Amino acid sequence: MPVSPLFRPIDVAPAYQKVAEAIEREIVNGRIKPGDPIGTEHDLVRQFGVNRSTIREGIRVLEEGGLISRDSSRRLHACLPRYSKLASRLSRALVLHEVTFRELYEASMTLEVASIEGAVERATEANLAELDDNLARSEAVVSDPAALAECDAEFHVLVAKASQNRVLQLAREPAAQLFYPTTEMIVTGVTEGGPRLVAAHRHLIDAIRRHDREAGVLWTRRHLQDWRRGFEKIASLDRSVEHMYMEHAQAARHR
Amino acid sequence: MPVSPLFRPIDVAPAYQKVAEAIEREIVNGRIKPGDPIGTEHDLVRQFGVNRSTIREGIRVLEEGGLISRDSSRRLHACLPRYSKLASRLSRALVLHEVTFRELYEASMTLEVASIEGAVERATEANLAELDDNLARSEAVVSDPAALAECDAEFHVLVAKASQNRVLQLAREPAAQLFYPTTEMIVTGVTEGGPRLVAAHRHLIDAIRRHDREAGVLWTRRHLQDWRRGFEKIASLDRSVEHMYMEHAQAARHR
DNA sequence: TTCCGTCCCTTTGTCCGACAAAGTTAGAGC
DNA sequence: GCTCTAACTTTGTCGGACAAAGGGACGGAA
Repeated sequence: MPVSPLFRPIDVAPAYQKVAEAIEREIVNGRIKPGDPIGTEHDLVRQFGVNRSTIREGIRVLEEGGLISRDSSRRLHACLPRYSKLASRLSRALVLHEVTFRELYEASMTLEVASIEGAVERATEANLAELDDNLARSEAVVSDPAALAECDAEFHVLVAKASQNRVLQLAREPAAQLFYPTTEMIVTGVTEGGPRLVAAHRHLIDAIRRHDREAGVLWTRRHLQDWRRGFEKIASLDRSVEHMYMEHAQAARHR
Repeated sequence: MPVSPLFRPIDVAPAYQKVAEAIEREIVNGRIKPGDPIGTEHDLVRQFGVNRSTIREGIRVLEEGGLISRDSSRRLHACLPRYSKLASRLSRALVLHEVTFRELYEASMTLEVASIEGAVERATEANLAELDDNLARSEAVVSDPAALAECDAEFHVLVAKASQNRVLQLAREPAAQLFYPTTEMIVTGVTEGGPRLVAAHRHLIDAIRRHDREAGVLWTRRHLQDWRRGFEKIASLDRSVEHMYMEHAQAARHR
């Protein structure tokens, strides 16, 4: 009969997973720093003592996870996972889970308000300069819905960046990516949409510059409510996010 | 001399990426539904006309992305990306970006408050039953820091679930996963930590049941402030999230 | 000496074929 | 009808192979 636990459960996993985990460990705990080369596939074959096919499968896993990538000459090196790529994965998941625009709207209201509060408190001159630049470009394309929608998406990324809170930055991104395609549709359909959008941005920049939290929150709410009113003219908030949005997300990811 | 654009840029990508993209497209636009079988590797070899090694590399990409997985008999089928797995990726990214606990705290304050507001408004009887069950289990392990920390993490997942907002659920997860390991440390170090934590949970459930938004927000804030006070006894809020937390995240992912 | 082009080597992406282990299916035997 | 076994399938891994593209070294021209 079994006495004391003499054996521990053995870790049974395919070799390619172990390869991926081993490299991931080294990156995550900092022994391999972002930018460091990983070595060639042949190097890894020698180090791990497995076949090159096995190594390559492990590499694919890490590549998709954003932990390693290949530079211009296709050499492997560790890298910092890009927020936008990770957010794309999340957006994709939200679409597959068929979340509704109502959920999107409610979550964004929270996240964008938190972003502006952080920005009002901590935006730097560099942040403001970026926002000013974005505003100028927005004004130039106010009658081009597609370009304006892109500017709008960028604007809110910049606000989140100005909050100096990267957790917030990352948390708001997936929902924002799903908003983006609708903005274009709304601005196209609502005559006053473009100018109102740009005006809201102007007020937001102003609030950030004056460290006026009240105004920042107020205009963020208005801005989102504008989106909502515009959206409800073309569809119900309870409609699930359509699959077509994925095409936008995919196009963006490959850009 | 070139006249009108006669040719479009050709899509040059490795075959394994194209395989992955082709399957991803079918899943995302709904032609393959979650749960549907993908077919054997040999099937895919025939359909795509490439080598099995190439197919396998493509499969690894999709597997890591959470779009497909293998069932008990290792057969491939499409599936809904799991939030917790995606959140692990994000947590890992946050660690690598060396975010501080201050960022984590600030973002969580926003996200957890939003969760409780949603829960107060929309929690179902089933949600409350789950929360009650969690509370009972928490009370049973109040003096076991590791078990209590696990219960705490689950509690907040349940609150987010009760908000019926999946975007919020997903957005709060990465930060929450990084909180989790600290809870154990804090409860271990602070004598009153365990009982206070359980008491807060009790008040939160109560607030949800009575649809008392004020109380819900209040106790969520207190609960987080308790965490903060406890944390500041052992480290500075401005310390970056340590690499050691990844071990927790990884262990959780493989469970 | 510096710049440039060529040749060679390395690396990646892909292919082919093979085999053991584990799971599945079909059929024999009761 | 049920069980047990023997094929058959499928996955994970291996070894080797080759074309294309990039990098580096080498030598020649300005």
